[in-house]
Amino acid sequence: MSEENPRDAVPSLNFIEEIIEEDLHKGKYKTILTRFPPEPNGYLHIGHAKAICLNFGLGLKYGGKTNLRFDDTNPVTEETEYVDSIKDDIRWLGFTWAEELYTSDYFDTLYGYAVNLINKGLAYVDDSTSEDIAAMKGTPTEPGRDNQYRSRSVEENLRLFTEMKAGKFKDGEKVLRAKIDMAHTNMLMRDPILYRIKHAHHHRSGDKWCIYPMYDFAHGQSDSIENITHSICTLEFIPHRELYDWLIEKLEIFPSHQYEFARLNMTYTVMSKRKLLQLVNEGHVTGWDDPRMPTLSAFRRKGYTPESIRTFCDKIGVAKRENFIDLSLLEFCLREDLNQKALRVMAVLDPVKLIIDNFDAGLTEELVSENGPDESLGKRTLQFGKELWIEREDFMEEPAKKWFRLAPGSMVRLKSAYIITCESFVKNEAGQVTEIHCTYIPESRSGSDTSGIHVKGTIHWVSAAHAVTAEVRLYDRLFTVENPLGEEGDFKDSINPNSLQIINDAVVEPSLKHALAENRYQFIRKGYFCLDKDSTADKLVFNRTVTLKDAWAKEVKKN
RNA sequence: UGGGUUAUGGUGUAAAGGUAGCACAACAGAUUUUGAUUCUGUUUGUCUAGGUUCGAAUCCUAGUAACCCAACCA
Repeated sequence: MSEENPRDAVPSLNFIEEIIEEDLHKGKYKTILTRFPPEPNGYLHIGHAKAICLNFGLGLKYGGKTNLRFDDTNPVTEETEYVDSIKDDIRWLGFTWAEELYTSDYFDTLYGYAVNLINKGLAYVDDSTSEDIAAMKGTPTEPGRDNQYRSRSVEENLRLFTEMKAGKFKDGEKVLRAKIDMAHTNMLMRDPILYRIKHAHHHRSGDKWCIYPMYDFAHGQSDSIENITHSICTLEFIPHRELYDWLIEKLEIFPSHQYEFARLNMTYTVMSKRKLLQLVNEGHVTGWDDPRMPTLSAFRRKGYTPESIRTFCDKIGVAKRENFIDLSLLEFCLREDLNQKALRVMAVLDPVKLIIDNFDAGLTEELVSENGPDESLGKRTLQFGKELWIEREDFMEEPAKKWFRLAPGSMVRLKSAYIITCESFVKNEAGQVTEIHCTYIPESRSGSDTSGIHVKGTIHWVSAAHAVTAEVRLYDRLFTVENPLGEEGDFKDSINPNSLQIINDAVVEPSLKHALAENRYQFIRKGYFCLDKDSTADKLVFNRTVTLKDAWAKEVKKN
């Protein structure tokens, strides 16, 4: 190729990167500062990962920085437990914040801003009930109306606001509102509430305050205090931008700018913190880190790698259009990563006994197997004997079309061991297969096969004499439908009743006795697994991270 | 019946008036001591109707659809 295709030469930018590059190019900023601003009232989910990767990624890409700022202006829903989990999740994803900040640290400054606004005649204390405020606000199609409190004097407003701060009033008795325009087409500009009274203990400021700023009078101001250049949030905040800019202008403070992108939606799950909290509180899952949840702590426990989530966030892109991402894309990113990292081991989830009739009963043969396709993963020794456990589903009494596993008379290879021929099988009264008898071909030993025989199927196995019992937890999607919110009725009606299957007596190869929590394993032919935190020295517990792609399952489905 | 935002294959996302590309998914085949991985190939798209232009996903006009806004939540 002598000529370069300009399409390949220029990597495409998302719309926020375009804005930043233009700002930098024009010299509007020398460097950028972004922020990730979670409210500590729940655990972070995969949707937050998109925002984290965006904000931190931009900081990294353009040589700027990113702050972590807890948006803690509502003491009744916020807790330190959430602060800690959020920090853990961000670190796990692999990002480092420049500064750890709290909106609550700005309460004094914010109070001063409010006084400033009152002095300018741009804010007033309103005695109305919340019902009255709502009634006077109008609707999207009808303008709101001014009330009697709107015309209070600056002096009176100052006095009342001071008294609000001093705790002279009960919750809900008074609020401070901006004086903008009750007939504005943007509902948020109809004299938005700036401060409300809440006699509540705050997780950081304790009992110092009984008035707390609203989101609109905290977020943009915090951005400004920190000199955030690009304040990135999700689409539903678009109408807030007008107010964001108005307040910055009237307060005459550093002009941060807000840009909005579309939040992540994904099939077979829900992404709202409120709904996730509901699933936790109502016991549909065991907690925020239940591996069926879309939270980062759940993905981590389930065995997802941070790299796979970052790749995913990179692949889904950033735009302003509503999106609905296939879960399969996330799983693709995961498998791609795990395929390189996972140690291959053998585990039988649904064991049935296989007896090799022509193998010495007392003998244990040691075989060497690779730990994975990449040589750097090393090798290990396997024990092989007369009696083995194999997967029940790898034997078919009456083989289906294109079946190339075990069946009466058929040959398969035992992974890393020998080729065997199925001679007979035994059933109990219930009609269940209890024993499969085979003969092995001594010359077919893995690595030194001189038999010249080629078989189509290879199956995994565990020596019965050396097997270790383990609990294995198989997870499936939490909901049975792609969009639980799109269904009639409650989203919880679509919960998958089979989202968790616990296998108590799986048998795994003995090397797994020393399984490490930080390792990823591929149970050959069954999927990727990791050690669960419930695992103990006496009892191994594994989580299935994700299945392998299964072409045979598709084949079966077709017929 | 107000204001705002967005429309490109099944799902995402590029193309800044000049070849509609990439990824996932789906399908077909090759390889395979994991029915995995890997490799090859195929199907499917510019919301609609007009207009400008040699040429329109892109510009203009008029529609249509989806989403957001009436919390003392963020």
